[in-house]
Amino acid sequence: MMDRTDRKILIALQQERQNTKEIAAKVGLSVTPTYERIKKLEQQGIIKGYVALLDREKIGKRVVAYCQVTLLKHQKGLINTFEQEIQTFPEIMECHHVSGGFDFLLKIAVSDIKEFHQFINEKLSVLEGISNIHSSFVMNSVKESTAYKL
Amino acid sequence: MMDRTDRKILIALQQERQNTKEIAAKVGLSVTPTYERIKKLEQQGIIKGYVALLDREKIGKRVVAYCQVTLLKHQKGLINTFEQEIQTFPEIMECHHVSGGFDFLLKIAVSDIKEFHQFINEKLSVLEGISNIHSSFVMNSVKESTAYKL
DNA sequence: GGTGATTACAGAATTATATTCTTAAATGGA
DNA sequence: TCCATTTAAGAATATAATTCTGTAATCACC
Repeated sequence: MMDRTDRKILIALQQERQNTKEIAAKVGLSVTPTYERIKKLEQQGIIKGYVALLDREKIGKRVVAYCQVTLLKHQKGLINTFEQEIQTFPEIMECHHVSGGFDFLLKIAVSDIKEFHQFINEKLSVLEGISNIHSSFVMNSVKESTAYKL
Repeated sequence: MMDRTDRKILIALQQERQNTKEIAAKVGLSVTPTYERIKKLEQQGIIKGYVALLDREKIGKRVVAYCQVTLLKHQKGLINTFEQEIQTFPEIMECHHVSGGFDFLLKIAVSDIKEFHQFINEKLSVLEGISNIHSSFVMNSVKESTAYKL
């Protein structure tokens, strides 16, 4: 299983991908065992992969919104269809099926309000079975991390 | 500025960090110009960094919730204090100041419902100026990406 | 407490990749 | 067209990843 050292490695790698030597120094081991631990975490699928994070503003995505979507009825077929359609829209970064007052929470990133409007009108609201869409625009992302507490 | 090739590079790196040779093959360039383009994108801050993504279940975070937080009043002081406190809680992965029916949208990841309950009661709700907290639990993450459309 | 098996560690050796350097080709105004 | 600037490619070098080998620590079992 996973010990204290593995957790230290994961904490470091969640912050920033670093070379083995740097990680080794942080966890107090030599390069080889550190390397082997990282490989093992990757093989076990605990580390799913490594990705580049981009600066949202610099690539011109000026609008981020969270959309609360309510479906007409909670039929399995309707939900499955919705979930499949969602995958094909690159504007949708995240889609979570949630409990509570609505069914799905979507994270949307687009260039401007015009594109957002188009997306809602021409892509999202035309999907079958949608009852309601309520959008909240992100004015400021106070904290934005991919790291889990370990 | 950024051309078609740079975009291809960013698309690839947002999916998975790859070595220069692989990226070079994908964009149809040799290693050197590809390398220099990646470095330039990093220096410009378009690429903010590279992080490891972990398997949530495998590290034992069984509960993810989105919390809608409403403050008592929209005073700058109150908002600033709230935003600072938020930073110190590792259970909070994201915190967005949003428009609409509530003020902040928080993404919370914890081990179990007990820990969630403790977090809400002992950490979040005790913060000064909080009027209301409404939580939606994630039952299934249909799509979960860090990649922006390019 | 001893003992064999297993696991974890470290340093050297090797391989692969990143980075730099040099030169040539392409591009874009004046 | 010509000069300046940018972009590309291949070779050379530096750095990091990966493998290999031997040693120490750990642990179940006696």
